[in-house]
Amino acid sequence: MTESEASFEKPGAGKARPRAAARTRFKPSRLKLSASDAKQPLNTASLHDQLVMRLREMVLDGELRPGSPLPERMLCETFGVSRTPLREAFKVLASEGLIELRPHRTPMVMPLDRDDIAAVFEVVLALDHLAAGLTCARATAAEIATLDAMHARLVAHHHAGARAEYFRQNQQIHAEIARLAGNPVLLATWTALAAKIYRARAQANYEAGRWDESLQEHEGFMTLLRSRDAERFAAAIADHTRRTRKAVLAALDLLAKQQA
Amino acid sequence: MTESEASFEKPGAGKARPRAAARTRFKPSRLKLSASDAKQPLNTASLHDQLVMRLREMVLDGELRPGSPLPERMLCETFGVSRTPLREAFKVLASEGLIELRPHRTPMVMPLDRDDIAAVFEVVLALDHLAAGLTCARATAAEIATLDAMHARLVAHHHAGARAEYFRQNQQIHAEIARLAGNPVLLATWTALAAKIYRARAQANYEAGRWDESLQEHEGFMTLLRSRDAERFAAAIADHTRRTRKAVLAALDLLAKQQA
DNA sequence: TAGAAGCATTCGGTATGCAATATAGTTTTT
DNA sequence: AAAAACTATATTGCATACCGAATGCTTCTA
Repeated sequence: MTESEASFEKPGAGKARPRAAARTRFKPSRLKLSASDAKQPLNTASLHDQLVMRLREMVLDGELRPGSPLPERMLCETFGVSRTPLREAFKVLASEGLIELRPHRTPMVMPLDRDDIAAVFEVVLALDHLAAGLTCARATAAEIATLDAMHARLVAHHHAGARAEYFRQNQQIHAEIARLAGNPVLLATWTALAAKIYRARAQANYEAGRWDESLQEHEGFMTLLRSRDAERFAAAIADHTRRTRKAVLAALDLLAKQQA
Repeated sequence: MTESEASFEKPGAGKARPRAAARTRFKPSRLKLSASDAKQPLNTASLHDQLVMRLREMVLDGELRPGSPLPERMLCETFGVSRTPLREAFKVLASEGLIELRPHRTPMVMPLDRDDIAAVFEVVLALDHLAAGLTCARATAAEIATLDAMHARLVAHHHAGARAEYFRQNQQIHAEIARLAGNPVLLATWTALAAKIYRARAQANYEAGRWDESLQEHEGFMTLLRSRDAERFAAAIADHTRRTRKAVLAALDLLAKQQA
């Protein structure tokens, strides 16, 4: 099966006698569980929750491209679900700013807007700075060791020229720094905003020099974290984010020119 | 009518022939439009959108108290709507952290958690600091004059001993400072978090001395803003928020003791 | 030929019925 | 008397049908 044709496990599937299938305009295309899935415990998340997670992932990694339409009935057929859980999922994703709902119009994936990304960066800068200071103060030695291990993997990806894995690992390191700040509200806020940046980066490639610089910056701020220099660590993280912002906005500008 | 028995204008109400009322377990209690409402243009927001705004407001101002249950059918009867728009509204409010949904259980208003409020303050501090710096740099003279006028109203409320109005005006001044930063992402993020603080303050009264201090602090930072001293203005705003945090958390602690 | 009016189609918004789940109360067993 | 098993009830999750809004196409009129 293709990625987008995910199988959604109905709560209680396989237990009671299923409802008689009604005649519909769209042929349901629910997929069978694979052998490995069948052995796992039933998925207890509601359909609506599963759809939120799946659609969010598809928007973030660019599988659903900015501006593309999301017709309800078509997606119902794709996912093998009814409109109710899909519509509920749409409402949540719209609240998160990932899709755009218009009255009596086909929903669509929220377009990428350069000014919006710039505004997001402005806020993420402040949150990165705050997180860095808190992480320096609160992370245990073991947690810093975990970050070191993640950094080592980043270096390995760089040496291997594995750009996609490097990009992902990079993101995970920053997420871990935010997590180690020990503030769930900060983490949730940061994560939501970082997701928008992640989307922008998925659309726009920036030049090769940047990822060399990026690795050096990571080396630098990891040293500062190990020595618990909170002020300089926070400043280094903020500077790193500024440089990333410059690269991402430049790449978006280039992309806009290419599409004009 | 009471506040909670809001009338929801059905899209297209008054146009086509209405659907025959189905027999239901709950007697619908839709309210008639008042004479003044009838003269206004039809409300085109969907039922679901109206419900989101109404329920959010009821949670934030304490009309729906933390921890209280939100049975679907009862609220459907209260608002005169069906379950579909209400459930969609619930999903959005859960996403905003204002209500808590549990599988196959009655939803409830998200309880107030002291640690959560403390975490929110930690983030709002950073956002206030960022907003203050940007507002100092970006606000026009006219916009600062508007803030001055709002400050004058704050002083008037204080002199009149009108505590509720003072509290509301205080909140509006801080919201305006966030708005004048000129970053919609910052404003949206700040607003969502400030709403949680607003909820906490609605539950907990803090001592009389604090609002005297608060007014003095407002006097101080307005002076710094007028003179465009960004660094000191930002520091003063952050300090003001720290003191507010101290008072709110102390009041929540006292409330917890009283309820134990 | 251009603009207006009417009609058909598509698709989103909402209402409602049925199945599933969790819990409380009752009965049976130890 | 206490624990386990069973049953009933209340309520949510989801599927489906119906209605209304918006748009595109066709026809009519000036």
